[in-house]
Amino acid sequence: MDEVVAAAWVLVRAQGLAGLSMRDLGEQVGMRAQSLYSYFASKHEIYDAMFAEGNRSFVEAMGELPESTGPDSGPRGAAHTMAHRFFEFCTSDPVRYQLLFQRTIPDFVPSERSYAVAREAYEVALVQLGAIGITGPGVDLWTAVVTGLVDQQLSNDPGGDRWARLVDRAVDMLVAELVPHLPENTRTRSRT
Amino acid sequence: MDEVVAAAWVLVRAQGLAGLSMRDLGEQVGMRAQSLYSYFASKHEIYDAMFAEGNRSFVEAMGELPESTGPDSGPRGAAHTMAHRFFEFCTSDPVRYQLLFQRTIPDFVPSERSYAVAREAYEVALVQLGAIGITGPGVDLWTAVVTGLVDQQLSNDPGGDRWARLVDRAVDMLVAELVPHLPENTRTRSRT
DNA sequence: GTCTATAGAATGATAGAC
DNA sequence: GTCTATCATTCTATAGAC
Repeated sequence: MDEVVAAAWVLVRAQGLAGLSMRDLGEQVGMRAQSLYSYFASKHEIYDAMFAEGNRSFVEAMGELPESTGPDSGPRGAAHTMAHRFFEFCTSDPVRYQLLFQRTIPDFVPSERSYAVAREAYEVALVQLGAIGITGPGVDLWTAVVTGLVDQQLSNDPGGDRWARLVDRAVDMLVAELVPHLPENTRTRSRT
Repeated sequence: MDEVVAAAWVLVRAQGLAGLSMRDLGEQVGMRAQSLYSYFASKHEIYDAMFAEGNRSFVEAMGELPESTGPDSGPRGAAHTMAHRFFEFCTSDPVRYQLLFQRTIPDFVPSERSYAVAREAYEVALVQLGAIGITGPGVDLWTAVVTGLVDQQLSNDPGGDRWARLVDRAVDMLVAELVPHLPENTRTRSRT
């Protein structure tokens, strides 16, 4: 069960999300494709299990917001931490990113059970952004910028760091735009 | 020939980019699937023709940079014009956006001939951004933010305007960050 | 639970008549 | 250039023996 899902991740990372076939998956776990139907009623149920697992990993990766860490405490430091965690989570596993955040598998709709996990993941991000002082449309601007960086990195420089290097600059720009009443001392240090 | 490509766009908008089949395409133009091979040696050649055509449309859509238009002349006005043209170009035809800017068709690699058109399109954008004063890594930050807005709009609010409404704000933010020595009078008017 | 056998439906592409 | 015929492949999924 878990072994099948784990094997599915392996295959999907090698052959692409849409390239997953029951034959290959069976072979990967040492059985016939047909035997997999003892565990999953359909291929979509396997995607669904991966979708839920990916979202659980997301919650884990985003962790707790650091209350105060060194010279970069306060909203700005937390914003950098969030952005880097998200960027790393996405670029470290492009196929997972594709499954969680892009609509790319035809006719795949998450089950209610899995979708609840996705909502919980979104909720975690919302709360963390709220703690920084980012709310409302600011959240949408934040997600657009951060996922935009991820997308460009994955599409146009896979394995490189052409857009990774811009994350800090983008976050500073976002914080300046979105976080109200920023005390002076949180803007002293500038990352490069 | 052109009629086949036009029919392919129709099908692809209805069934998704990957859902294009030679049988359906033949039917759409009133022939058998096999007859299409008189015009195109393979299905990939059809995608390739679409890819080239899409990039030509891109160049056309981006047009000439307005030298000076009304109260919003100067770099900032030009930046808004560029961003809105791009956003409109992408969201008005999501499948075309997918074909041009995302890697989504397995094993499809543009021919050298088509890729040259894509390079030309990128060159047009580069020159326009350069005229605004955006160069180097600033270009990458620009593309990340603008495509990020497009992606979020298409994925999470198709047909709506939740991210479209943020384009002006994002552009102002980018201009402030990326365009050097901005004269005061170009920042007077703020769009909403 | 796993197997064999097989249904059933797509698909891209080729050969050759007309 | 368009057709018929057909190949060859791939895939998900079901039935039923063991």
